[in-house]
Amino acid sequence: MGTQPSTDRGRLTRQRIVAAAAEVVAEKGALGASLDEVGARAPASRSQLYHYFDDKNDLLLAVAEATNDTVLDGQQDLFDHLGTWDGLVRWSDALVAFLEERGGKGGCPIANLLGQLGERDDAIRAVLASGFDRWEADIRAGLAAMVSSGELRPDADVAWLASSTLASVQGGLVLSQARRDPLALRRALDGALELIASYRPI
Amino acid sequence: MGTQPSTDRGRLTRQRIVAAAAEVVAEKGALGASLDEVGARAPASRSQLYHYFDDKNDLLLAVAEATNDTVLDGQQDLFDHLGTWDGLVRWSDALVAFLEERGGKGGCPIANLLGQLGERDDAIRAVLASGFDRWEADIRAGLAAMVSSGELRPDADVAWLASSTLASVQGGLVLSQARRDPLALRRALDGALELIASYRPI
DNA sequence: TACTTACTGGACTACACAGTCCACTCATGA
DNA sequence: TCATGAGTGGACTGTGTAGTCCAGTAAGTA
Repeated sequence: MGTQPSTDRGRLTRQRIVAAAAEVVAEKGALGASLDEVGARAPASRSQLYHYFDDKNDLLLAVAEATNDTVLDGQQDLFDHLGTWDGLVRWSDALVAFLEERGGKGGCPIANLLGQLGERDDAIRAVLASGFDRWEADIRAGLAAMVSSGELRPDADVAWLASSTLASVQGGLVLSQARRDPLALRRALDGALELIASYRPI
Repeated sequence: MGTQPSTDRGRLTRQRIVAAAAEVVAEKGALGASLDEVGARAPASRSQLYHYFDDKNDLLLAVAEATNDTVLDGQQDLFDHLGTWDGLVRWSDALVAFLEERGGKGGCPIANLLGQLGERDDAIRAVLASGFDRWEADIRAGLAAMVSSGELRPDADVAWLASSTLASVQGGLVLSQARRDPLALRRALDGALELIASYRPI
């Protein structure tokens, strides 16, 4: 769990280390990221790292939490408008546009961490799962709002649709990452949208 | 690219090394898999490894190819019947059953390798992408057969549906891996199936 | 000023790992 | 029987890395 810093300076240092670690992990992978490089980037000395974190795993756990926040906070504005059909379309367009910017590279940071650490460390897996849970809950809330407002029929199973939509996003990102081409994400999202659209009133 | 062994004994040794490496990689991850452990598992000595492969990366490339084959050959019987609605349903049930057996652990081996190595080595990324391509082509062939036989309407865009369906599979596997629960895969597949079903003749 | 606690710097250790090296085996063929 | 060369065994090297250690500093308190 690492030490809880009791001063502001400490808190900032800890935060700086996590941010640097997240960058290095994104570039080199979780196992390829060395503490030396994290320290150099932060910048922070060896003993600062071990002052704020028990060991590398503990640091990676903090990185996982920070990754959840980065991914979800980055979409917050879009999540806020998921309660209308137009908002849903804008969200999907934004995801594709985001991937296009990066040339198909990278995929979803949460999924990447999961693939690298999920089977090795159960605490980290649980953290990343909670990230997906929050993401899915935001989608579900949007769909539920559309049911309430009558944009979707009451028989729409929002839990199922939200789960299936997030799966389309994740799968689309995986395929696009493999092919360095956002087309797969576009198609996956179009599939998810068309499924949701089939629950619009006639 | 490593040496092409000219004897049967050599070929078998090479194959044994790849199989052992694939096991170790599945357990410890691509970077966590040490050549010592691969050698111990094969069994094969240090110099055998470097006789058949240029370096660790070259070995991992062979593992990626073998992983493609394992995943796709394992589904071949199911792929062969993807040309009917019943076959499609059986395929999706088999995927969920397979994941249930493993308690939600593991996810898709191709996607796992991609997450670990895709951004680090472009040759490996390309190999894994070709695995997804083959997978998607098999689904597309099945859907096309359903269009031909009249089980799907002619206006069904099979390229889009195949891509979107594979994305649902991959995304469902990611979410299920995170949650250690096959429900997400079940929901994702139900979404994909319902989308396809919407193109059945009325 | 003296004392205490929180925090910091960076040298140091132990080790695991990729990759090298060379002597050896053993089948094949003259 | 010897020569050849593909294939093999495993000790060895250098390096990068996680984790330890302790002396030092800054800031707060008596």
